Amino acid sequence: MVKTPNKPRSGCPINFGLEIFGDKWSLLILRDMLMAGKRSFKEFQGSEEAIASNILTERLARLEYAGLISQNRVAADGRQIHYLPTDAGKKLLPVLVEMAYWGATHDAKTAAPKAFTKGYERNRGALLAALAAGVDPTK
Amino acid sequence: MVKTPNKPRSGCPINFGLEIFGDKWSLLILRDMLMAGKRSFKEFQGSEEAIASNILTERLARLEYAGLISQNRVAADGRQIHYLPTDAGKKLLPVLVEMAYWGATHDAKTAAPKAFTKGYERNRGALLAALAAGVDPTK
DNA sequence: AGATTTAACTTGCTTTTTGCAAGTGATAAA
DNA sequence: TTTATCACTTGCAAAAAGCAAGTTAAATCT
Repeated sequence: MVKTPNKPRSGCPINFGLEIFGDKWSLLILRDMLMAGKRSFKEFQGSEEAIASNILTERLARLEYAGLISQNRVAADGRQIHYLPTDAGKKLLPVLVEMAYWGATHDAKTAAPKAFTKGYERNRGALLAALAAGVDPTK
Repeated sequence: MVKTPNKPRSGCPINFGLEIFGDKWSLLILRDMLMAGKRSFKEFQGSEEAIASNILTERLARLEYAGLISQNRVAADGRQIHYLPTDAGKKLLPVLVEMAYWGATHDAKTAAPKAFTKGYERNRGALLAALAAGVDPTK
C-alpha cells in the first residue's frame, strides 16, 4: 500500500520534504495534530476540508512510513487508534506557522484570528513555543 | 487553461497556501526563483528534478494567476520571458527556509551545505535577510 | 537572404492519483 | 443481542501527472 521508496528526484532539502508531504492533504493532517490536538481518524475526517477516508488512510500510512507520525491503539477503547506526531513530525511546526502567517496575510478572506497574526509579528519565538507546548496562543 | 477559482475547502490560512502551491512542483519553482535567482523557462527546466514542460507551463500560469509571480518579455531577446516573484511570492521565502532547514536536518543524505544549517541555527533572521537580498549565504 | 538554433510552449497518449459512494470487520454500548 | 461506532476497503469515474514528439516566433549563423 505504501510504496517502496522511489529514488529521490534530488538531494535538495526542500525536495526531500515535498516528496513526503507535497500534496494538498498531508500538511492539513499535521496541522490538525500539531495545532489542534487531533489524534483519531474520525477527528481528521471531521475537519472542514473533508478528506476522503481512502486518502486519509493512505496519507497516515505514508506519514508513518516517513517517520513523521506513529500509531497507538487506545487501551480504553480497542476500536480507536491514536496517531501522534514523532519528534521529526513536531519539528514541522515552524513550516506550518510560516505557511499560516503567509496565508493569513495574503488571503483577504482568511479565517485566521488576528491574535495569530499579531502574535507572530510581536514575538514569533513565543508563538512557536506556545504552540509546541499545546497552548492555544489565540486565547 | 488556468481554471477558474473553485471555492476554497476552508478559510484556514494553511489551506489557502496549499490550494495554490500544494503539489510537488510549485515550491521548487519558487525555490529556484527565490533562492537560486532563476528566471527563464529554460532555467527552471534545467533543475535537477527535471520538471516536464507541460507541467512547468501550467504551474507558471497558476502561480501568475495567484499573484505570486509575474511575466516579463526580455527586451534584449524577444524569445525569452523572465518570470519574477511578486512581493507576495517573495514573502514565501520563510516557508522555503523552514522547509529547507527541516529537510536538511531530517534527511541523512541531504545535499544541503552545512553552512546553511549552521547559518540558520546561528542567526535565522540574518540568513533570511541575506537570501532576500540575493546573497548566497553559504558562500 | 536562407538555413539553423533556441526559447517557450502544445499536443496526444498512457499511467498514476484523486475523489466519491458504498461496504466490511472488529470492538463497544444499549 | 441488536445497534452503533471506528477505522478502514473496494470499485469505479474523473482529474492530474508524465513522456515523447511537434509547433511557433525570434535570434543567430553562413
